[in-house]
Amino acid sequence: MSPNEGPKTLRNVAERAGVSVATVSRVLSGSYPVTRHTRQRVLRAVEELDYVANSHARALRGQATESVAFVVNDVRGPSFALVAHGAEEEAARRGRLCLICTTQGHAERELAVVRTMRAQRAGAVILVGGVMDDERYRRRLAEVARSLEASGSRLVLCGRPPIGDGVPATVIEYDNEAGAHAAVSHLLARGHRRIVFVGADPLGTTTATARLAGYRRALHEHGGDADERLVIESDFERDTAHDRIVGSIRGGLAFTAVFAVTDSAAAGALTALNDCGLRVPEDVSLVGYDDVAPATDLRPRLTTVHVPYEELGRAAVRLPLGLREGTISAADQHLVLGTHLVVRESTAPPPPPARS
Amino acid sequence: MSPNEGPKTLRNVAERAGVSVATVSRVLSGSYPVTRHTRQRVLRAVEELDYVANSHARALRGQATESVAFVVNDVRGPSFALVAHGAEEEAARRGRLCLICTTQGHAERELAVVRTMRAQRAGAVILVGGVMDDERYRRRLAEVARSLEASGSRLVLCGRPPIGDGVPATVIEYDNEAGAHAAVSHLLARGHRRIVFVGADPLGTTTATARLAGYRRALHEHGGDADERLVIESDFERDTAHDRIVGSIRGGLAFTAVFAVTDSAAAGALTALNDCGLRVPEDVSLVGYDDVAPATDLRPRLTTVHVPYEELGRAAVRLPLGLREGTISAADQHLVLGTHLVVRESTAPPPPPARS
DNA sequence: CGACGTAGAGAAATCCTTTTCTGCCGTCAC
DNA sequence: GTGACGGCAGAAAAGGATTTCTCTACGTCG
Repeated sequence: MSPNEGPKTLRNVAERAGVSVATVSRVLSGSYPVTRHTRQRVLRAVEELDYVANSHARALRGQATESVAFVVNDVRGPSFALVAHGAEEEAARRGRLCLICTTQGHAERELAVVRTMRAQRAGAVILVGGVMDDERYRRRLAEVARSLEASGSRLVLCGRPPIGDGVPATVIEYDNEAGAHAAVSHLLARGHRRIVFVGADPLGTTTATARLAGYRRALHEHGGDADERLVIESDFERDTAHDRIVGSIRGGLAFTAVFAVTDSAAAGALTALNDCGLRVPEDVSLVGYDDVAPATDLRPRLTTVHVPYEELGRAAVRLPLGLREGTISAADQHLVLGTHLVVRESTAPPPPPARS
Repeated sequence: MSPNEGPKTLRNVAERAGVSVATVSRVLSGSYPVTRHTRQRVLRAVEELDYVANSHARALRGQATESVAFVVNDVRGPSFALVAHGAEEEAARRGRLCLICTTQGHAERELAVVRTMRAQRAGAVILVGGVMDDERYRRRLAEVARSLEASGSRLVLCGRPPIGDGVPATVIEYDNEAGAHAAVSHLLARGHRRIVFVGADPLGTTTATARLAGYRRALHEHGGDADERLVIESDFERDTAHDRIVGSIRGGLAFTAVFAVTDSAAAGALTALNDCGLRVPEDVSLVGYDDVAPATDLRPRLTTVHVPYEELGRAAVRLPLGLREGTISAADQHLVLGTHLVVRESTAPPPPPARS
């Protein structure tokens, strides 16, 4: 009805209630003594004008709760979605807003995004996921961490190793290497000897490197070293893994088990095996990594390494905010969460050696 | 090295460069004439102090680009993730920040979140997903729409029907009913007659209602009406659908095809059918809805209705911002995107009638 | 040589809220 | 009856950036 032009301000409310802006502010903050009569008049004016305080002005004055910025490669990835959920949940619990940005894996864009977040005076800037383990990039990141710290913000690395001593950053990791070790040990215990690792990354993404290291350690502890022909390069995507596995089988590679670097890659591997007439787990056992959506949709359901992604997200908010509030010490800003193997139906003992 | 306490301000830069704050601002905005010499001095000071403008102060002055708020039930849902990705992409393309909030389906929390977004002066507030089709809720939402409009913001309903004429809101829908109609028509054309619909919602979620309506219309156009025993109540989740299907089969329900309200429900239905010794598609055909991650992970791969979720997200940002910029008219603030059936391997003609 | 015009830079107002700092008035005690 | 004190509310400053207004100085033209 009324031609309400633009948002209302404290002044509008004050005029309507016939008091000063200071009084309105005091009524709304609630922490100052105000006469019952005045309070009611103000509250009615607020109601009638449908007033909502401008959070930018409030932030400027230093009173608003800072937001939390969440920088992710791609929201569509199931593991990213889990981390985002955990982070958002924890942020909401504390009354913080959650900003989200995607980088599509571009380091340049990541730096640009962090700059924007610094302008926003976000309480924490959370970088999620593994990256190229590149020396130059690490140096730039260390610089970013210091910039953020100087701006009163905090850099959080989530699911990614620390960048160095003396760099002010909170780090939430999970034990990638141990998870891979457990997965491969499981296959070894069941009697497998020729175990393919699909997902070796020549570019050296931290996640892929750590999982491959776990694979190698398990084999090494078991007495043999890896046959390098069994280590197959691939990214984390299903189609790539599919094509690489098909190619390897066509090339005559012999194996009885596949350990895939991610569940997505495992999904691709499963299709590839089936395409080549191999059954899982009767002919070939299959293990994935992440324990995300595909794992229970596949048939057979996938044996995989569970990663506590939601807890990762929660910790990525809890730790830096706790540091600001003084409830969590600087020494506790590095957290390593455990992983564990979930055994489902995609693993079995190897078939007896064919005799033809 | 230097004990840089707190973030830098324009004044710090101005002092270091030996000019006024106005000059610094002008150099940074770039739209005013400044001497080459002065500009260089200012830029060097900015560089040295690692200055980043406070976006709250900028927003207060009315100069900052508004952010886009994205309110979603649960980021983990694959369709929500797709919409979020589309929206974030479009927002980033326009240099807007993306705020994200989850409501866990609570109407109360949704309203609280919208209030926060109003305080943030977000350019658009995007509500994603279907809701209970409740008259009281719709009235409150209409009120919210008007409040937002008065605050200079815009309510966007994404994947949800309009709430009424005269309510200032942008609506991005997709044709739920037509998609369901296409899916069921496909089954009918293949010769199926007894087609189960799993996912009828007694609470009347808009999405479920529309999909059920498409199911009914297809049957009706084909000459027969639905056998109400074939319409099975369930929510959108896989486990619920699984249990309901198992229960129905145990109860002696006879059918040759299942149309599930979502791909997740279809995943549950597939497991249920397999558990009962029924093969897909030889014994029973199966169709899902959404065309999200599970659809291609399942075996057989799922025939399903494709929904352009990413485009939905992009439009949810494009339309309201276009309205503000004057490039998209108020008449074009209601968009209905098409859906189409994707035929994969989960559908086949029904088996010949058993004669035992 | 003087006057006018213009470019470049500083001073100050503005955006909206919070928070001191003041000031008023009423009450209580001496 | 007067002085002191306390409670409540208004005035004003602060917070950081933008923008209008204003002023100075220089260059050019008559």
